[in-house]
Amino acid sequence: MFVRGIIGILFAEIDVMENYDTLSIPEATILQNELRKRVDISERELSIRCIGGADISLNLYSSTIYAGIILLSFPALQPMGWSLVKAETHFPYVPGYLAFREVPALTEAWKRLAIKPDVLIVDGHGIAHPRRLGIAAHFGVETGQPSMGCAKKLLTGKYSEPGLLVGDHSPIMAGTEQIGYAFRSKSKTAPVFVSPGHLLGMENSLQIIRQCVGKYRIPEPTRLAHELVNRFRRGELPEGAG
DNA sequence: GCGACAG
DNA sequence: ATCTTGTCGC
Repeated sequence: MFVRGIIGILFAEIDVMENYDTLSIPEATILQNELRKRVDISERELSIRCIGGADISLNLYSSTIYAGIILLSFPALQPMGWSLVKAETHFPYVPGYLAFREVPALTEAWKRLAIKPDVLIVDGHGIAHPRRLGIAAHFGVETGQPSMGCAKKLLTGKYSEPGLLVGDHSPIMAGTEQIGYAFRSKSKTAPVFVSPGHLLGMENSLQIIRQCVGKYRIPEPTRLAHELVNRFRRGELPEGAG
């Protein structure tokens, strides 16, 4: 079983089919620890003209998932494209291993995009993860694209409640290491949790999310991606890109 | 052993 | 994640 482990993981790393479905949790953990070595969250000057939002929708107790990516102009945040993909997943939902369920479908949706966004915001965490490889970081490393995470709940780490006004924020700490920010996207409303995924830094992620806030608690890229995949799941929209 | 636990 | 009406508070 140990042999299968090593070979299986190396295979999974290069397998274009991204067949994560048969990986065990211990194998998935080894793969995460391998991929984390490739994460780059150094700060940089980003010129963003297009930003993307990625999310998944599903029916309870079903192995079918509906993945989607929405493209928005930046900083105007006007819709300029999308990609929708229906797929099957057999990897269970286990906190800390979300990527193994959603990344394959999101990667397929990514490939079908005619235009790639300069930055992709994934619904979930970036490095604010037990092994610093949340779904946004995992997706970024596998696709080689700038990414960051924006989650509604904390997975790991601690933070002190930020001020109550929109824009207020406080660091999410894992011991002495900062792994993200608790960000008040709407006054007197629960904060969202942001963290860099890949090819952009901690401060970059904060500046980006600041410019993605609209009228609601959930930043526009994530909110619109959620709305998009839900309509897709209900059959109100067809699979494809545009 | 106990509590926590993205979507 | 998804299923759902009303209700509390600014």
